[in-house]
Amino acid sequence: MTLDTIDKKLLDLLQNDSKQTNKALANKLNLSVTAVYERVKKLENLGVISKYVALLTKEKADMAFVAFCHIKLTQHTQNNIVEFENAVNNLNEVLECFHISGDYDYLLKVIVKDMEAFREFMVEKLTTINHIGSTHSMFMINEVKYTTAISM
Amino acid sequence: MTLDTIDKKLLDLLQNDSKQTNKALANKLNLSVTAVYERVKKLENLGVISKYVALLTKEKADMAFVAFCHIKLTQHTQNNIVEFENAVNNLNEVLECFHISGDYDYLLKVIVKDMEAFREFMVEKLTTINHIGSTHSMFMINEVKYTTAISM
DNA sequence: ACTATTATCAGAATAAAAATCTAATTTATA
DNA sequence: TATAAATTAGATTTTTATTCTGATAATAGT
Repeated sequence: MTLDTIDKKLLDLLQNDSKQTNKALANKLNLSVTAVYERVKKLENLGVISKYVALLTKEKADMAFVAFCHIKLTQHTQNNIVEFENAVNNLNEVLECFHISGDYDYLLKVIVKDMEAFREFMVEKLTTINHIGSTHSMFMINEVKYTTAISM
Repeated sequence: MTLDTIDKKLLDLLQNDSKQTNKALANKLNLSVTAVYERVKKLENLGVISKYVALLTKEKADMAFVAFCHIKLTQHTQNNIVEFENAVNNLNEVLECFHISGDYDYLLKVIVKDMEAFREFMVEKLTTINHIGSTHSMFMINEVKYTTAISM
């Protein structure tokens, strides 16, 4: 599996607007509609494209409070890790969770309505998860950049 | 502008799969195709839905090295902030950048091919930006959760 | 170098979905 | 309660996706 220049351009276009027609894509790539269609299908079947989604405007959805939570576990046993990660996966407020290097074990991105909702999330959801040693939260003051598009 | 329960369910569906047809959505929501169509158009026009995009599988795109960079500015003048934020916006490797509370000023999410590409990014791009005081990088060991779907 | 095999592509035809229109029904409002 | 506004359903039209056929280009093997 190797992506050529056209594939990369196509992925770039689709990562920024997946609703444009194959005809529009064909024009931008100097290809026929069928050629575009088949390349897209190929990229979908290979799993390079994982899904198509609608992105929302946080403020318009009244969910504009963003926090980043660093989390340290008490002990790094296999069991603790699995239990913690499962629990996090079930929290709708957590959009991203990464196991990372450094002083803390995990970094979470949390989105809620406001500070009160965040307090509730912390007290009633996050800190009720087992094996959490300590947490450290940072609040978003401003979103400077947000994109889902990976450029190759 | 106020979103009812049906709008929220619709947004939830579209945030997870924007390629499903209005007929499929209509079935899930117990509505007619036209009703779905008009609600979607309303949500687009209101700006609740900002865009439709394709999401990629990092590994399949050979861009699976993820780093989080904390950055402190030398001074927080209006000018420094604007210049820094503009520079960051032009870096393709930076997918997310947030001005945050806490010890550091900014948190960046960076995606590149591998550690060597990250070194190159740091030396040739990030640290050439003016007004940066100090940086602190953490590397992703494992992606536990990643979604773009905000649940209301 | 030549042939067989595979990839990719273009254009036409068909199927499916989106978009529009009309009218009915529901909901909110005076 | 009457009126206006918003939401909905079903039919129709338009656009797009998908399939099909065949041609062309790239690749591998002898």
